Amino acid sequence: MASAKVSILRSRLPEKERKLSRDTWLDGAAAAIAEGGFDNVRVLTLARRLGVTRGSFYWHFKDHADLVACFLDRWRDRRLGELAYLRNSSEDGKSELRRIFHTVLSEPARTTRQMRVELAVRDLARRDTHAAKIVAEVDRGRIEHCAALLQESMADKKQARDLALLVYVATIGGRVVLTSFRESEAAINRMDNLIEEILATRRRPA
Amino acid sequence: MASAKVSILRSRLPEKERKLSRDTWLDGAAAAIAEGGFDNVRVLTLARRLGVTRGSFYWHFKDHADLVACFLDRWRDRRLGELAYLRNSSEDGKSELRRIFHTVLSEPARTTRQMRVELAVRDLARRDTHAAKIVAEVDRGRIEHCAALLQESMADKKQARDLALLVYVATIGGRVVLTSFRESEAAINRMDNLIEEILATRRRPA
DNA sequence: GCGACTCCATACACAAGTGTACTGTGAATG
DNA sequence: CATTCACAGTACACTTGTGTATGGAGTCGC
Repeated sequence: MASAKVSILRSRLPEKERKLSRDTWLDGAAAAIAEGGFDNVRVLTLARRLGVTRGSFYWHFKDHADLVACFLDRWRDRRLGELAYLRNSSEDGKSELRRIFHTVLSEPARTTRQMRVELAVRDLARRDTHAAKIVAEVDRGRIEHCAALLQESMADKKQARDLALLVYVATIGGRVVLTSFRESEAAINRMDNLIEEILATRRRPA
Repeated sequence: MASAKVSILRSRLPEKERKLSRDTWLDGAAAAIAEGGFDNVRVLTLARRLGVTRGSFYWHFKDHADLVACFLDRWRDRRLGELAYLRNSSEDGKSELRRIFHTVLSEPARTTRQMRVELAVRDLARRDTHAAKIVAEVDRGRIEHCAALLQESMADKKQARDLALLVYVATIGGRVVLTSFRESEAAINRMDNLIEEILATRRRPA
């Protein structure tokens, strides 16, 4: 929306990374959000973390709400973007599903921060209209993608869609619940296997 | 102005309703949490909402952290308490499971606030140690209860436990995801049916 | 009818954060 | 080289919030 202006002016800062960009602030916001949710995003704190004053911030963004809105937009674009990337890397549905689950459910270290951000966004969506809309878009995309994969190997198309919803919801719920659960590792694996098994029993050539 | 009027009115009421109790403050906190999460719990705001000043608060509680801790303790006691109540009302596992799902998954109006509080607690648990411990206790209790129900009608006890975890996780995930989803009603019902169906295919006399 | 106790109000000191108007600087461009 | 302009620093006014110290109005026991 208001970010079109920057992309034109950005031709001025080619090599020197000395100056902060809009994305630098958004990355800082991401870190703050991962730590303590959206209420932890303070302009003053971000500035300190980046080693500058708020003068920089109010050049790049209109105000605090603008930062949040831009962050949400970027988040949606990235989530939808990685979906499109998956769609292009053509595998058969079964192995791709397995790979996705392994990535989303298990991989701990690198995914952790992204998952914390995602859960924070979902939390914000419960009280913010814009965030709710964004989350709905991402959910819709992911569920449809998952449904398409399942429908490759299932006769009943409608049931495949329901199953996709169940799998997606269980995946998200797994991250919400098993964060505080100390038996997470093992439990996640058992759940993973169980889901695959359920899918297997329902798989019929289309 | 308005609050002074309320205060005067309140002083005319019989003593039992005039004086605020610890629980009154905790109920106010619950409302604030349901609206905007734990970061929305401000002593000043709560006092205004209750028509008193912060003088009352600091008589009932040591400080802001004390309020949060007390709220979490009460929340755990109530969640564990309703579990114990379910355990006593003896039905067969199948009908109880159906009833629980219908209550947790579907009932919209009265449950909404409680669900928002629960999700807020889970959100806090990601950055607060005490909250994480409380959530873990409640999760453990609920999953074990669900597992016990399933084990009544399933031969494979270990698989029953995994299935219980899956069902629980899908339930929580359903509330997290389908809040912003506008097709929630129908989707929840279809998922509900699907879960029941999956359970049915795995049910064998113990 | 007088302490003593409970519960809330008032007032103060302090911290952290927002937004804005203005100033300063360094580098690329002309 | 001087200018311009992207970018950051500074200073100010304002808001909201916390915690504490203290006073004061009802109420109960004796």
